[in-house]
Amino acid sequence: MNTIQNIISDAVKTGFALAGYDRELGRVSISNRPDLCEYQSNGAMAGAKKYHQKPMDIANAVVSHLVDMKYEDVQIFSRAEAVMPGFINLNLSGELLGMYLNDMNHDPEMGLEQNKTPKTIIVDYGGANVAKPLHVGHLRSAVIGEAIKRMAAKMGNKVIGDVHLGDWGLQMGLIIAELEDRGKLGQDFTISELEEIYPYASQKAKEKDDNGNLVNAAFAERAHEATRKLQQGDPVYHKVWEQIMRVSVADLKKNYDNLDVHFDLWKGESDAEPYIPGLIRELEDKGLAYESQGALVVDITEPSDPKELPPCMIRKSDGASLYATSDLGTIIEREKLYHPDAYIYVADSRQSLHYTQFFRVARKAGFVKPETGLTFIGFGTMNGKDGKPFKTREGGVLRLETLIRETNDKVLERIRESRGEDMSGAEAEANAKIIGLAALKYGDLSNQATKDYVFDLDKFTSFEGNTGPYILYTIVRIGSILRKYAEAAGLSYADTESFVREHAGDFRILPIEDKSGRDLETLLARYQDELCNAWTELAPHKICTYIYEISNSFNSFYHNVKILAEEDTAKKQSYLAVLMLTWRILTSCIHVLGFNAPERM
RNA sequence: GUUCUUGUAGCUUAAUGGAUAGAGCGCUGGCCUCCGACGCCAGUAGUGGCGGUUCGAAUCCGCCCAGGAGCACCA
Repeated sequence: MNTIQNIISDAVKTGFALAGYDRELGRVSISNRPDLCEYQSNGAMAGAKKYHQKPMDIANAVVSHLVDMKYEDVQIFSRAEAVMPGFINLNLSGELLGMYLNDMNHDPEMGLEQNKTPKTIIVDYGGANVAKPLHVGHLRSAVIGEAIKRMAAKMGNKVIGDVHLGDWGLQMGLIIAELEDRGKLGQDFTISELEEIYPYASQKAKEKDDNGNLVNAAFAERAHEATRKLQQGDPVYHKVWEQIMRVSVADLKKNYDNLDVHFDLWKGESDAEPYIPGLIRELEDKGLAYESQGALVVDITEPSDPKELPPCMIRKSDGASLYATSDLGTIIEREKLYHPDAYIYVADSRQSLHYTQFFRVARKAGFVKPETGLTFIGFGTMNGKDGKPFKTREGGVLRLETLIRETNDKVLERIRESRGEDMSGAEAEANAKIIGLAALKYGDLSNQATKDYVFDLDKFTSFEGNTGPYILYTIVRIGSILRKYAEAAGLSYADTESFVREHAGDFRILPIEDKSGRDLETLLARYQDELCNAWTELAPHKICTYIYEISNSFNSFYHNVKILAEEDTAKKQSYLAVLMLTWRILTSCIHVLGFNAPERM
């Protein structure tokens, strides 16, 4: 379906053209003065200088063409007027709104048009390290990346999510050396042992005495040696590595499952290894890589840069490869295996220089096609209430597992408070998990990804205000009304989803006279516009804003209008249809954001 | 030193260069014989500073102030 904003924009653009002005001036946006109108065009002011005319004259000329304009034989505007100094204020006609909503209602995708030429997009997010537990620092990448991935898929693209494990560095050598020390090489071990071994070994290798000398220099040396042997394909060490991977990945999967985050690929830095010698040779052959202070680097500064940027290092003076090398190897493999049209990397914004360097090298060397998209979404730091990076009370790193548990506990507490004996323990606990995840994800996603944000568990888990639980509350409330309706009408009602699926198309949606109902309807009609916009801007928080507006608008409508008690059958049916459409849109949006709603709460 | 980034009510935050900067929390009032008051309605208060560009600036540019981060052998 055409989006509502495009329908209006096309009309206004045609208006500008008919009045003899540039079509492109007719771009329409959502009104920033909802008290005055629903949509607005500012083209008349933009065009005033170009045509040496007063903005108002242009606006009036355009408006005269708009008043009778039709879309599929239906009047588009109920009002189109020019206002000083040259705004064009527009309201949608009830007929068009009604028609549009009914079209949405009868479409399983609610009018959302699938990309006609689907793109293959690789989303690189997660960034977990083998043998290290996930901690709060991994939350944003997982949550934002998952939302981006689901947005891309929702728009009809083929998306491949890759966790891109850190599975190849010195950390592996450290673990192997320590296993050796403990005489456990070749024996079974659990994830808890691994998680204890790594920090222990890491500390052991770094520990220095008062003179600054390594206490366990021999151990550190063996760790490096083990790393080197592993990377050269030593069969014994490789077996141990595989074992570490098995144990670790199983545990990571479990943790990501708890976040409802799912990867298509569990590749890692080790997979890039085979490509590294070749890519280094290619960089040298193309004259891009050169030696500098014993290391191999590539210049990435471009003429448009105001200042020189640091070169990208691809090989250390001791011959080992680095972060960028591994990412370059990975991109070469991905090109070979998946031929993606675009890449999206989701990582901490502190890595922005790395991505600039790596992207430029990849382009200069021709590892990706010039038209291939390379995007880095750098997210800000998750801070505590004190505005400093989030830490435990003891000052340590908080494990993600712990954070999730604490969130669920807090939500469970709130459910118990409000529901009391009304809800069984099992249902309350199951719901606490669902609501807790929504609280966590919405709390994160409702902020602009690029900015730092304050993590406030009390706020996120609150059922009031702009929070995940509030959105869920609205969804559940709609379900509750529908259930009541079903009971009265003698219809079967297993759960809201199946009921809505079965009855969504039963009734005709009419334009609602009540202000709050009208607001709700215009919001619903924006569904496709909002999703498209959030996708092009890679901004999940815009979806949050949208569903928050819908929730507010619905609750206001609910307060003003008696739905089940409405005596006019056509009206009542229309209200029910609007309810179901609202439910579908909210549910669809939270699925894109990566969480679900419970049946009751 | 240099580069990037952020600065919006007491707090947390929103705003493709547009009109009176929009919310939430908090605080102050009001609304349940009525479909879930975890709700609704009303009030309170804000763009770090100085210039510039523009018909119009939180947004673009310059300088200043204040925070955060990156900058060659970690990933």
